[in-house]
Amino acid sequence: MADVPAAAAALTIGEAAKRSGVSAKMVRHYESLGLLPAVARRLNGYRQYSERDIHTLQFIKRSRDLGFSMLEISELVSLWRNRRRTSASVKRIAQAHADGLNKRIEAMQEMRNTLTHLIHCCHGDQRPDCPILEDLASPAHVKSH
Amino acid sequence: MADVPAAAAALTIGEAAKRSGVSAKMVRHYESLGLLPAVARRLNGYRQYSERDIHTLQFIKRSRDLGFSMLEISELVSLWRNRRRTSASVKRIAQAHADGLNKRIEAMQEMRNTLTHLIHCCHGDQRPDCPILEDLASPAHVKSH
DNA sequence: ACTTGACCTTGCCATCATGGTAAGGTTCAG
DNA sequence: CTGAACCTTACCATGATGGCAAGGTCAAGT
Repeated sequence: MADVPAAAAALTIGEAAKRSGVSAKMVRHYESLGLLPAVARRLNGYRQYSERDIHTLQFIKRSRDLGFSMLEISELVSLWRNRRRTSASVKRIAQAHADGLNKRIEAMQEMRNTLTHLIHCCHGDQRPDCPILEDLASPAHVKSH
Repeated sequence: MADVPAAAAALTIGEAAKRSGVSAKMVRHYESLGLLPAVARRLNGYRQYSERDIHTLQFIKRSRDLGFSMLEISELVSLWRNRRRTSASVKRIAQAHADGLNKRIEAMQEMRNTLTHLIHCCHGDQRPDCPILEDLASPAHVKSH
């Protein structure tokens, strides 16, 4: 009963930032968004972070790395904390995000394909003639309506 | 000599918006960025747009649709107007943008692939157990450094 | 004890392209 | 003369992040 290692750590925001991979600035921002409930303070006003807080920050970091928005992450954190959650509700959020990613990927691929084609057509030399500019300047793209 | 159709049009900003597919709001914004040189005004202060202005707006619209940033578009418009441009300089901008798109696409595909895998592993039922949350909460993702 | 550097605090501004809103002037049709 | 549909400018919001400024605190070295 002498050692309770994980409980009394009390890290500063800088240490919390290093341990979670989130910048100190963003740690404060996430707090203002209500993602970190009730941040403890020392007498001097410094924030102090428990292992549980660090874990939450790592959760947020991982979620951001997967492209979730702060709103989605807010919901995911709530579900994570809620023992009566359903995996269906988590899956729904993830699926919606994946769908959004797919749409954005497809839109960007279409841009890239068009660009690749135009780039391929362009000599890229000292002359001014340029199929890329011709495409951009072509009135053919204006929606008729 | 009676008809000179393309020269004397003098469109309002609303008409210019319709003809170019750019919102009136953005037309003003592009002007403030210096993309539309010297916008003529009527006596009452209304902006008036020539066919040349419309063409520029269509050029900008097409460039935006291909994902170019306003900074890039600013350069592209300059090159477009410059008879002494080289196609190489245009190609360079387009290639840099395409490269950027590719990086972003790859990053998003990686997110999507991870998500797709996790979603596939999740039952999506009434129980709380969820591989998606387990992944997000896993400390395995924290860069050891 | 004092200085120095590294940390912490809050608050404001900037990004990027776009939309919204407000408050007011103009034009045109009924 | 009135109302709708336009135009004007100016300000605020988005979303996630970075930067800077001005000030308080702490710990280590002199």
